[in-house]
Amino acid sequence: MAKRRYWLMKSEPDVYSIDHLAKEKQDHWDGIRNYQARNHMRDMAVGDMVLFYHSNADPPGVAGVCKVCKTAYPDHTQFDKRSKYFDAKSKKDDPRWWMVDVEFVEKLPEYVPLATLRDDPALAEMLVIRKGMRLSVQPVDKDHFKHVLKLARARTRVR
DNA sequence: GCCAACGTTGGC
DNA sequence: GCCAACGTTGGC
Repeated sequence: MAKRRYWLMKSEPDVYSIDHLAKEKQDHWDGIRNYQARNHMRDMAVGDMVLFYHSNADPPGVAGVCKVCKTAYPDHTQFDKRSKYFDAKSKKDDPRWWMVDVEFVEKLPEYVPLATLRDDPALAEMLVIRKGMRLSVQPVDKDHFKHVLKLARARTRVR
């Protein structure tokens, strides 16, 4: 059994937020149209943990946690002409774009803004805080993952 | 294989 | 709304 891995996935809350996922309990993560991001999704295993990041938000930041519950399979929106994610060059017998299913784990007790991540020396190497890092699906070190959760519980911790 | 033009992401 | 940082496309 492979070791559990950790990831961060970005979503615009206006389109799909942690609250949407909380309501749906489980959903597919469609619309990834970047090869590196796709490759990361294909590397995911059931049980891998994912930081749910709100991009293009005010402020942007980590809003929750979800868990991979189905490994990569073809993203159906690439074959749907009416979808904004339609890709005429993708073939049914050789799909270009893939997606995973995730299940809701929690909405963080406290939202962790990007600026907070940036200010934390423990997260200096974390990919998401790098300037110009547009990658929408990215790996996260276990230590970084745990640290973000710690930040999210900082003020609710019993002292 | 290079690289200019163009499109997109996403913070600010 | 601006624009920097990337990724992709396509001519050569």
